[in-house]
Amino acid sequence: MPELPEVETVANGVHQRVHGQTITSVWTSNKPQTFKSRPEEIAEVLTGSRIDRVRRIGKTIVADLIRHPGKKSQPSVQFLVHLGMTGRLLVSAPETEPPPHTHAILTLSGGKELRFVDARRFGRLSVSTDEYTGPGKDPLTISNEDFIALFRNRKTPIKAALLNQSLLHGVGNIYADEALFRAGIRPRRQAGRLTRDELTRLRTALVKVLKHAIKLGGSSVSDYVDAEGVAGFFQLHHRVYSRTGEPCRTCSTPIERIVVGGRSSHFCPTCQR
DNA sequence: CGTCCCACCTGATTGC
DNA sequence: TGCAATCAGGTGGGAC
Repeated sequence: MPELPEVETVANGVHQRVHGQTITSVWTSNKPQTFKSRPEEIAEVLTGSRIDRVRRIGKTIVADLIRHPGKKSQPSVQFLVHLGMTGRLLVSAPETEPPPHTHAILTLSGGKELRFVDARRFGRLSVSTDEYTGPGKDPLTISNEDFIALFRNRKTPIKAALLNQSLLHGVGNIYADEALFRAGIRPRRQAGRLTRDELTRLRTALVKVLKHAIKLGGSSVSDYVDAEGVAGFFQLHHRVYSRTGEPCRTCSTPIERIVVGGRSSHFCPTCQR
């Protein structure tokens, strides 16, 4: 599912429903690649911990845990959830049958369950004692100067640079295409050759499109849903993503699809230079 | 180190 | 209808 707006929607939804609750038991599936930390360690750390806060860092959902509620001087522990392509984090009633591909179930003191479901198993669960900061800069808070500096001397196409999580974390294929359209920049342009003006336009467009998408609960392309299983609506505002051959909403030129950095990229050959 | 490309998975859709 | 090929919101590792 998940780029920055979808992950933010899920993290906020989960936070609202579970913060302050204690995890009373943990079940994990037998699919080892889902667990970046050993499943036994995850169960050990989570069981008995209280969920203090759930938030987004990059594309990762981070839950701050209070390990032994009541005791003093807590070592800080975090539960990290990366949704991969098809991961879902759902708050469900225990009597609801867990869907296929459920890989973890956390039973909560409030009576609900927090479930991780992931058909393709590109998602990852882990626990960490070092404060997670993510690989790159957050596109919503980076300054314009720092944004421009990220791309200096890069030979790679701007589309690939936007997807590079060690530069900016949170941008994925949909919002990279949508931001490039709104900035009027073709996906194959060499990142290091974009002008300050173009990069300024790009950052403005990116922030705008991400914030708008967050407001609408993200984009539901095939099966993305938030913590309660509700779809997002930003897909109705896509100007280029997945619109190959359809008329540009600005100039009616058919939208083209090319492959850049191994990912499909959609653009308007008239509006984007 | 920067860049490119593939492997990792299942499921939906497309095409023959 | 059936079956094979293709594609999908992401990343991590190896090759160069």
